[in-house]
Amino acid sequence: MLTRTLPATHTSVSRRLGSLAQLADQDRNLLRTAAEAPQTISAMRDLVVEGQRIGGQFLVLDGWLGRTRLFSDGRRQVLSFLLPGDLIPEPAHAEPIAATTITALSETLLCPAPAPPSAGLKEAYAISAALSETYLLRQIARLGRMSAYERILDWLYEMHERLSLAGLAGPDSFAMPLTQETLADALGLTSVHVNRTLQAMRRDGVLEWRGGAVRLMRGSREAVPSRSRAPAAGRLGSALSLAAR
Amino acid sequence: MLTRTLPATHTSVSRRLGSLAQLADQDRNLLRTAAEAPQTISAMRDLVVEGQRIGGQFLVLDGWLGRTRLFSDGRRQVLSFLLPGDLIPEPAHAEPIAATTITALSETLLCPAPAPPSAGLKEAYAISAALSETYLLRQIARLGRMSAYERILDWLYEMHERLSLAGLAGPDSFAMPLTQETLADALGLTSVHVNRTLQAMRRDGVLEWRGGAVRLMRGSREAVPSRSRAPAAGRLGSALSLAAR
DNA sequence: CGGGGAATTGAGGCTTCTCAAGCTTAGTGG
DNA sequence: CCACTAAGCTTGAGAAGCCTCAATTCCCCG
Repeated sequence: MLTRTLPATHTSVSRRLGSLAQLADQDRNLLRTAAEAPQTISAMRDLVVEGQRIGGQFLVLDGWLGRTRLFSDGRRQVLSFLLPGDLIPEPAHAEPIAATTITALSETLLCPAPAPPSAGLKEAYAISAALSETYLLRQIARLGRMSAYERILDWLYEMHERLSLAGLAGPDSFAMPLTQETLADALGLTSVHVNRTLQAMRRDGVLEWRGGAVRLMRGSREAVPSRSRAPAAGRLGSALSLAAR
Repeated sequence: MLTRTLPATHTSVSRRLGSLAQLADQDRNLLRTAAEAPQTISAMRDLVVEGQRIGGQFLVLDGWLGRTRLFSDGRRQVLSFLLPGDLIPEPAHAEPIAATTITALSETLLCPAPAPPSAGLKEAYAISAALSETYLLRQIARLGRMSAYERILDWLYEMHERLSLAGLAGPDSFAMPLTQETLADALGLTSVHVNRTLQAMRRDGVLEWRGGAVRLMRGSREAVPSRSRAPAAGRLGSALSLAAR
């Protein structure tokens, strides 16, 4: 609740939203002001909960959050990630059905999203929401049809792309605050297998990992060992898409 | 394009949207009118495509559609399903990034969604959109942390719930127009394994399938053989969710 | 009655999981 | 300054789930 050292965390937000839509100085001022009263959430803590959390969306100033679902037997799935500059949607109408929790996966800084948003921000919010849906779809494709090796690589590239939008990544590297176990819970694997797969990737010269920093080697985008899982799919909707009659 | 036998397909739409939000007679009239100029799409045909498809959303009057992603090597993933009464969102801003195709998985009937919508419809549209996001999240949890047996069962229950909203399901049964291969592409499995798993489920008395009709046996909801996959998850966000500080 | 897609079945293999155990590293208190 | 601890990372060996590659059978339809 208290303002801490106050790094210029609002710049990530401004960078990201500014790259989604044209922002006027006025818009950036709104963001800067909002970021002046940040809220800390320590790692492993859940957002929401207790019916708390006033209305409105939040902006992630710093840190990584995850929307997670917990099974009654202890299995856990990280459904999606929220990175700096992302909007945390307010609990929707259909909330009771949702049953998802938003958890801080690392030390996190939030602030309420400016509301009502200016015209520029409004568009940025809309595009941000559209993007988050494409990330969900990508996650589905990843879990459904990719091998462990592919999942990890694809996920790393997605994180790199997303962090780049907020100016938080180098040309081929970024800070990775998650444990292998959390990554496993996101990619539908076990931490043991994530570990072994990462080793294989290092051996293949596809990436470096040491100490919370990931470096993706050039050209590794397509690197995938052996035949990847999954059948050849029926003739349904061949590569060339046909027009609706 | 031509109006065919014209079954009272608009009733499914009216039923579903009416169960999401309070609809006035005026709203239902809008729906009935819209449904008078339905559009046919034959099975296995793609929507969108060719840059066509004028603006605005569409309503599914009859049949099942799927949002699918095709990999360059032929692998296919059905990302989500669109059932009668569902809204087909218009290609979003970020469309170029999307790379998803909407395919008719069975003979399908569509019509443009009334726009601008009345107040009642507007709310129904919003709730419908929120619901479709929860279905995406559920799909992620299904693919990430469930065994084949669980995936199929959970998916069947979801379809039953959704069809029930449109009045298209019995208390424990519904018409299932998909092939096992398409189901496999949705659940991240092979058709061979789907087939074998279905046999096990029949053997367990969990369901009946014959001829495009599924019947879920009472109490099968929790039926899951043996130990289900996935590790016990770290201590992260234990079952009881903690409050944000 | 022939044809063709869909459903089944079989045998074998590979990816990923399970269950442990050992190792590393960073933080803590004496 | 250094045991001591706990979380996270590694490694091993064996088991299981799901896949691959064919065939074969079933069933709807012309």
